Amino acid sequence: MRIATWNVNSVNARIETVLRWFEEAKPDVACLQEIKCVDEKFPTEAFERLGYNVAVHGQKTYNGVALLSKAPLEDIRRGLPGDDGDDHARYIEAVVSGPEPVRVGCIYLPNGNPVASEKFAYKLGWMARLHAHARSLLALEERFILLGDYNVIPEPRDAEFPANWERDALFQPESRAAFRALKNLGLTEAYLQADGAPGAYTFWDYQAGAWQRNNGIRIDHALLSPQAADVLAGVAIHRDVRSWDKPSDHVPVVVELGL
DNA sequence: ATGGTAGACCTTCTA
Repeated sequence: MRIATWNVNSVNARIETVLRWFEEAKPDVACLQEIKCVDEKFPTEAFERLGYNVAVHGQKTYNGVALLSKAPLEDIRRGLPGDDGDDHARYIEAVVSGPEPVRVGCIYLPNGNPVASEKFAYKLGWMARLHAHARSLLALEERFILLGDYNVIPEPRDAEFPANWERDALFQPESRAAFRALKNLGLTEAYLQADGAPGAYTFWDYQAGAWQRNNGIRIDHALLSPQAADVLAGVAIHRDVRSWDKPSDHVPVVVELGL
């Protein structure tokens, strides 16, 4: 079973690129972030034609996440628990049904810039809520995977030019510590477990020729529960997609489970 | 010290 995550930076502006990738990669499950549209504007029919069930948690202009799955989705949850006042659409979760079900949480973690602002506090608060939610999921002892755009550069090796990011919210000690603490609950980071080679990036900014200079960072991650880690078979970063026409600034990451 | 690009949308905000 292949489970993908991809921050598409507007699903409607990018629909041709997105559908081309789906037809080539044929993921069983996909998490999309930054769809940048309300539920009614999501191109549901286009994905249904490719055989996907669709669950959307959309928002006007900003954010927005979606789950796509060949198998039916059950127990769908929209929004990260822990703050009823949080109106950003940044989390959707569901159980992919079947003989060997897997719970999938689709994450669009706040960017948090600039650091000296309420946005950084929001990022850290969101990470604390994610931590609490992951802890409650772990108590169920189920197979689950939390994947998406974490907006965290975990280590210096996850940036081509780490010094460029020293004042950025994605690389602050607090952001990195919160990501580390999340993993230390007992989650396995898929990429490190399956490959681990440095220089594997998932995001290149549109600006200042970042792609041409390989000025990239690894910020799209997949964290697995112990039951999911038991069946982890591989991870692939679809780097080449960044060179396509009208690319997102992120590329897809595909986790393979032996299911 | 700042600009560089992209998307949504109305003029500036977010990334």
